[in-house]
Amino acid sequence: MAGRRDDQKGAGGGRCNCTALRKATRRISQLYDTALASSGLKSTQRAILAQISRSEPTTVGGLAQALVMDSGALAHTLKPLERDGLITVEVDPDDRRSRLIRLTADGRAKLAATDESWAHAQSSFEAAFGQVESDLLRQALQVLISDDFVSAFEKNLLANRQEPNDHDRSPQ
Amino acid sequence: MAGRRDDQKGAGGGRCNCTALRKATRRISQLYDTALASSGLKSTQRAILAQISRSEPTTVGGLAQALVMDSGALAHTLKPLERDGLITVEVDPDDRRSRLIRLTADGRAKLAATDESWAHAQSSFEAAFGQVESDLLRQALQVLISDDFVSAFEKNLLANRQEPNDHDRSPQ
DNA sequence: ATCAAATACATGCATATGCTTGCATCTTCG
DNA sequence: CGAAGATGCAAGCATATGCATGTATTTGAT
Repeated sequence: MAGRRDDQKGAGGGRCNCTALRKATRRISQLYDTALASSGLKSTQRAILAQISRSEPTTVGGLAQALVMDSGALAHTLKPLERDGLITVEVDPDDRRSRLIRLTADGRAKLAATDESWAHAQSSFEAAFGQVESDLLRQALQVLISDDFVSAFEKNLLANRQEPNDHDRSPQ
Repeated sequence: MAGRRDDQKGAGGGRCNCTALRKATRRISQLYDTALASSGLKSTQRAILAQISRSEPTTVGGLAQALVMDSGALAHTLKPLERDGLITVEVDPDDRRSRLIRLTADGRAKLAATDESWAHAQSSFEAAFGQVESDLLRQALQVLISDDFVSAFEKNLLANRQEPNDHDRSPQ
């Protein structure tokens, strides 16, 4: 028990679920990114291209919802992909407010080119973490992004806001 | 097997562990940020202040390791906090390469002020996701950021890189 | 004491994200 | 048809992050 300033490393340093998620995401993203490095795509970009390929053509809003991100943020993120000719963004003739997003031939090729690297990262993850554990983790994460979870969270948050204590809400 | 294009939404849209983590992190960060909004701190900033308070004084490198982030990135992220007078960053007299990071009185007060909001978010999360499930999730995420996991992942990645197939590595 | 190697950061560059605001485009209702 | 309200984005602003490179220091070996 000598020199101990960094002991919280063992203690996990706090038990905030949000922080725990962010830490894990940083680490895993880095691992996947390293695996994808040679392909020239980041894990985030691959995720976007993959999502587009699964629901092509799609819109900014639809994509944002599928990826659980802000549409404004997504609009920014799409720029590099469009600039690099991996996707096309055009006004939807049926609703000129919307944009139709599609993969270009290059985009499709790029995505295909990353398949193998991605599969390696994914299988490495599952070999290290366990197949069953990986499935359970994804299921848990899936719950977190479900509408039900969000509703329940917000409901609890509101309830708590009223009475920090615990002795029921005054009927008043 | 009717209407098929957007079904992946129900299917989770791909099974990339990295993407699943990112999605969940975005959502949960948003929920925690909303809960912390009134305090003026983002969940990321609170996480940093909290970590500093747990190992004060600390260094850029130590903090980066504890938060599982790049020290360069952390240096950037500390700027706003320093600018707002929540932390101080000074050269370590014992090793002038290092910086000693500390909370200011304001920083400590700000952190304390967010305690209640954070607790509400945290308890709302656990009420919605389940106490046991929450603990298990944090444990799982804890494993993902462990050195053992990273080592195992990289070992598998390297092995895979050699032979995409599965028929063992030649004893050479 | 010196110089090469290792450290600990700081910076610049690029992407990632969220929020707010403003614009263009539907929709709806009278 | 015309105006109010709802939608779908784009752009600006600010923080979050990672990586590569440059700089200041400390260490280690000679």
